[in-house]
Amino acid sequence: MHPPGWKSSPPNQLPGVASRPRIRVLLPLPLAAGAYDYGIPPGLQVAPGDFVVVPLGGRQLVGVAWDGATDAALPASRLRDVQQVLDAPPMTETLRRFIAWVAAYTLSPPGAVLRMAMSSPGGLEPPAAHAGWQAAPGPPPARLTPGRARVLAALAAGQVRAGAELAQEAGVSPAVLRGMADAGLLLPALLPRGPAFAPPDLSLPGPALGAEQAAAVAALRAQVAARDFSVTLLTGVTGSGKTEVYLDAVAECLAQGRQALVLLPEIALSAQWLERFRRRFGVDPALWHSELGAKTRAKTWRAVAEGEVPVLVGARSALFLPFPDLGLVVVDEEHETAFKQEEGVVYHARDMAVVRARLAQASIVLVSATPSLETLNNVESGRYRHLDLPERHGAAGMARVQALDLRKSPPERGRFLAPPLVAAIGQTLARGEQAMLFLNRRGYAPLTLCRACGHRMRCPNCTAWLVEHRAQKRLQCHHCGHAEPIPPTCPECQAPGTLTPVGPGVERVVEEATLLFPDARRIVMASDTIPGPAAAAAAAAMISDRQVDLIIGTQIVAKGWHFPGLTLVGVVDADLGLAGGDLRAAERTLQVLHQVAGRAGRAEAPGLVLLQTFNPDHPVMQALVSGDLEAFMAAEAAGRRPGHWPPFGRLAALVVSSEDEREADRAARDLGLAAPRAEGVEVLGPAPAPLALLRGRHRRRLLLKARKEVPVQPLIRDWLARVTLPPSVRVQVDVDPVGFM
DNA sequence: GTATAGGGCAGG
DNA sequence: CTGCCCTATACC
Repeated sequence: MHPPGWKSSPPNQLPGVASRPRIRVLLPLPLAAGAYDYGIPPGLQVAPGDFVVVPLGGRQLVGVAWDGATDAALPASRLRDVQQVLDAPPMTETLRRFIAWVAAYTLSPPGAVLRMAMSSPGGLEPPAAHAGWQAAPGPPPARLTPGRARVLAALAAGQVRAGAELAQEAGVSPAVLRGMADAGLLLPALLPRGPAFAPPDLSLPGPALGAEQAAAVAALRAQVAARDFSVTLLTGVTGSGKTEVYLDAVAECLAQGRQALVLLPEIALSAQWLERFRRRFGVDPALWHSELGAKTRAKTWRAVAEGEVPVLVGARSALFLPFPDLGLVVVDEEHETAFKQEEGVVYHARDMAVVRARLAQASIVLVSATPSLETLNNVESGRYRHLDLPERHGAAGMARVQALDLRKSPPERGRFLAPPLVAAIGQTLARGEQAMLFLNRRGYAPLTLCRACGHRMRCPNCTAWLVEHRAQKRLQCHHCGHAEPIPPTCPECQAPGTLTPVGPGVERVVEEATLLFPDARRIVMASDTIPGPAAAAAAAAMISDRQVDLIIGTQIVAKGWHFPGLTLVGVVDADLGLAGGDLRAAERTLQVLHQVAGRAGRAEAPGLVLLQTFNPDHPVMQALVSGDLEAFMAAEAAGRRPGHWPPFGRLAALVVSSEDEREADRAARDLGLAAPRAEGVEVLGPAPAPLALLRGRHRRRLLLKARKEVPVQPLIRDWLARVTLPPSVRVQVDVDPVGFM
């Protein structure tokens, strides 16, 4: 309640008094406007990079004092004050510039990118110091009980030790310590914090390397020692020693006193990678992935910010950690699509890693046996260096790959393993060796249909068939999580018992293998049977220890596992990834199949890979059989170059979605009508997005295709600004889309 | 992201 | 007319 005639008078700007200094603060929220201005109260020092507490509406938030000029047009009456500067290492200018760069490139609000860099709220709290005990200064009293004497003897002058440990060593109960404190013999003190992560041992000898490996190591070490930005592609087949070579570059980075970051596509499943790291450096690296608990997360984030983490291995989100002086970034399996984040801020971690390295004046190494066409093109144009490792002497060569023509030797009716593959598995098992079956499809059957009326069981929320999961007796959607029990009658024609599974999923292959090889010990590796790192490590150990004869799995068996006893890999459906109009379908299929093939025959025994296919003449199969991947990639490049498809041009996808189908259509059409018209720019669509219905939202897609030299971000920004869409319509922008989402 | 204001609709 | 819920909007 205000008296009549009350007029707002801004407290911060009394007449004749200079207005309070201001600073921009970026908040970890998707605010389109970017940073907000705040006043700096007298006596508070705030500089860009500081983590600050500010009011926003009715709550308090932690943000980062940002760079750039404040908005002079914002009246002082709307300005509120920075409340506090947190006791945490300020965000470096490099990271601030990186966040701004990623936001601009992906057309995301900068605050949304900042949120990824502040993904551990606990990291901003100073780590809790643990209480310990210290001997009181001065000479100890002449008369002491033996227990008390042992306690004092265990404490060097000025030394602080934890109570539990001290009591145990002195052989007294913790109560004795309490009593000594009361008697003034012990003083409470804070324990010194040791380094959060043990420093890697750089004195351990590197692995024995062949001449080429040694040359690659020398080249990489020189790059890292130059302390400047450089990009190197490191290639080589499975077993050529890529990991050993880049770990040596990590050693050089650490010797330089800078930090190293290794990005892996699926860190949670890389138990064997960690084992190799341990062998090289004698310690575990710091880890960063989505399954970390809040406590470890906070501890790791803080330690990174304080420069106490020399090496960190992580998934793509590790790219936004606050390394004070990053000297080397390694992106292992750089071709992997898992590096692409498809939700929220849509970014490709491999590409952004190059940017971060550039801003940090660091070296970056992209590693792959089957590099992406993007990266190969950058090598070709001279932007990236290239080191190729030949096969090592003594290592078994790449497995022999054969296409198995399913038209000539089809499986029995209702079966999915062709007779030649069944025979090969039998022979392999008879020799006491291990075999692997790969099918990149979870569940029992990808489609359930009614034999009476032809009705197909589909997801109510997505354009997708429901996948039968026999163990749970349910039909599941792999896109939205919808699940329902398998109905006893057809929901369409009510006929009882007519619903039939069609096609194989990994569970169905297991069923068939069980029938064919009842005595073989089997393990199933799929995301539903291997829920986390511990399960993955256990499975890998069982396979290595030969407790398993037959490995049946999805995508995750393709990861860089090393199973010495594995000599046969059967690819149940090599054509699987080729369907659909995806630009990169062939390239991706080649990469996945090559990687699976790399699991076979790494020890003394030669390996065999059988690809079940209806298209043995397809260039992907031909490339795998001949082993000439370079020719395939050259042909792929030749196919994309004339049409200016990536990497010879730019692509951006705009996905319009709404719960209302007509609204989605209207919005997509309106966007299409407002499409930019410029030299070297073309807009394709709107068309139904590949998943036209996803989680209950109808989706339409427009593709902007531009010549390489056209900056697409301003075009898209202006484009979106020209169109007003109802708030229930969402537009997701994906610059450089890779998948078909 | 979350708090809040305002509009629309069901219930009294 | 009131209460409640939902959505659009501001947040510096």
